Amino acid sequence: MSIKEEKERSLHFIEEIVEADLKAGKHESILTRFPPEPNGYLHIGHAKSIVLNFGLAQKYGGATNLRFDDTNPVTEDTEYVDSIKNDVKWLGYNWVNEFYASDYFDTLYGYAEKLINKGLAYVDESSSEEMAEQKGTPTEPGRRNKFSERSIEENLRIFREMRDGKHPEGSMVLRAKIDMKSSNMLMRDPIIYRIKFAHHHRTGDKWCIYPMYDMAHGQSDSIENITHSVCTLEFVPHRELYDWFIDKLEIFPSKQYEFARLNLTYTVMSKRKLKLLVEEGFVSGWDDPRMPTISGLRRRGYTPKSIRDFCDRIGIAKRDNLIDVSLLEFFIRDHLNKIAERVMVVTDPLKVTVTNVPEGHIEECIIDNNPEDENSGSRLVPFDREIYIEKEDFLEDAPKKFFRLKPGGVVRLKGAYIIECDEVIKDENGEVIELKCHYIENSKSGQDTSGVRTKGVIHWVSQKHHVPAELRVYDRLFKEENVSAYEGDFKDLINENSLEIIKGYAEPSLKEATQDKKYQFMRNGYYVLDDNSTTEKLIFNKTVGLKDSWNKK
RNA sequence: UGGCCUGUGGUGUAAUGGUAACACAGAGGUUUUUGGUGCCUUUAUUGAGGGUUCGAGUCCUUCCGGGCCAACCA
Repeated sequence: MSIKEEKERSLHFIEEIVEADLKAGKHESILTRFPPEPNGYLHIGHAKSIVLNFGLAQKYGGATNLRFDDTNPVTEDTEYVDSIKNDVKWLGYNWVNEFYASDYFDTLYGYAEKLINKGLAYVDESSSEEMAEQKGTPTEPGRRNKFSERSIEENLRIFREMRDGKHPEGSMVLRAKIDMKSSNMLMRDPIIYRIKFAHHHRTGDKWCIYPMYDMAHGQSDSIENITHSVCTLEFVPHRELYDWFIDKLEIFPSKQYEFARLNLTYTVMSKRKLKLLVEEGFVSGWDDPRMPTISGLRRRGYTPKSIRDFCDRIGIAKRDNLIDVSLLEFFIRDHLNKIAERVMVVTDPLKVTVTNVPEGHIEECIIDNNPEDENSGSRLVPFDREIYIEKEDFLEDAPKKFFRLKPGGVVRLKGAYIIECDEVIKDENGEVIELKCHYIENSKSGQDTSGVRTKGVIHWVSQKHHVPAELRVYDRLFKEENVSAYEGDFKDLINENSLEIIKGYAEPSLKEATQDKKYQFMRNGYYVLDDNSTTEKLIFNKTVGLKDSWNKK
């Protein structure tokens, strides 16, 4: 983004809050946090949150903590911790502190006793069914049970017994004593601690009671002195509770602000659904290139910059949204156009014999690596008597506006000569299997004095010198634009043709292809080497196609 | 049907009582040794009614639509 654009871009509501707070002297500097739960991989929706939180700190000279919200040991795992750290770094951000909610379990336990001592929490031995029944509904108030009348001493004693493993899982919970008649269901004496005899990825078996989200999240923010705690809209009703705890615990007043989460067309953005796609084998893993995960996008060939630019463009607001995936594609094309090396790969070969090239003769053609980048240099591509062109680049009965090869017509071979089609050879079924052409004298690219003009330029590859490659071409994972609007099982909407594997006939330079490089297969699309590619078997993932104003018609 | 959040082109996001703008998508043109890129043009918007005001997307009011909330998940 240019400086001018940055200046002109108006502030979103969270930036306005931050600026107002800074101006009012409420904080000297800001501290934000990115608080993932390590129970799945990060997706592009998280990227929006990462760019927001880290971006806010960068813009206003603050800092950002990475904090794992690991209060539920049964779903969390270090595998996820590692992937999350990796993804945040890959996106280009550095956290000042790496924290875990579990770092605060002792403090949080103390907070719970403090609430008990203030008469603001009690141990409830009701079953979850009973509690649900007593809780009421949005239109009917709930009611308290006999356990809420326990003395402070008794509550303290039993809560300590819970901590000491004296009570079985599910037998009792600690609840905050707030207001069973509140119109906010979360204020109706929410559960704040539960018993779980589960091994925690960090604290091991030290604890058998674990705090609930509302007993941990805001308190962790407060412990860390987070000034602006930014989360998504579904946490709006939690804000009242968030503030209640800070007030009753008399701790640093972090403030929560909520924005609308990202939704993208033709995909899902819920960890639960993504996990199911992985577990039921609809995709090869969390990093399957069709997944909207950060790792999937990375493997697909997306760049961190393109994702950051996308997140900047979609803005921050409070209304539900469904962003067209073509906007994401715009940003990756935009970036790749500037950095990708242009190469030639034929996917559906048609043999062309250039009859006036002597047998065995090899002519090296100099081709620019990237016309968008004058520092990208050039390479040599061998041209000889027998080459492949794309089958669709030849048409026997071509319409007037078809600029490629036709019988008797001419076309420029990219970086090489202009050829003229002399003869069409067909098999017994009438299918075109070979073309006999001749090249036009003095028409070599860069030194063309032939005076022959061609409207079309096509890519090609030497039959003898090409290297084979596997090309993985992806389509959208779902058949419907708005997956979450579908009332049935979202699996019904899965596009079973989202992966197509095709053969590629690549120019020899691709033997030296590397992971970190981006390629544009000319006139086709952007590709990147897959993680599983080897020198024996090249595998490329198609990131996104080039725009195509011909095929569309 | 309780409470909270929210309605601006096809999709997003701006406009902070004063000419409804920007990006993507769509359409057309132009340039081009990628039917890519670049450049130019263009279609299309304030949920509805009423009110306040010289003037309303913005303020008031009624209605309508969408989302969230009754997990020992986060």
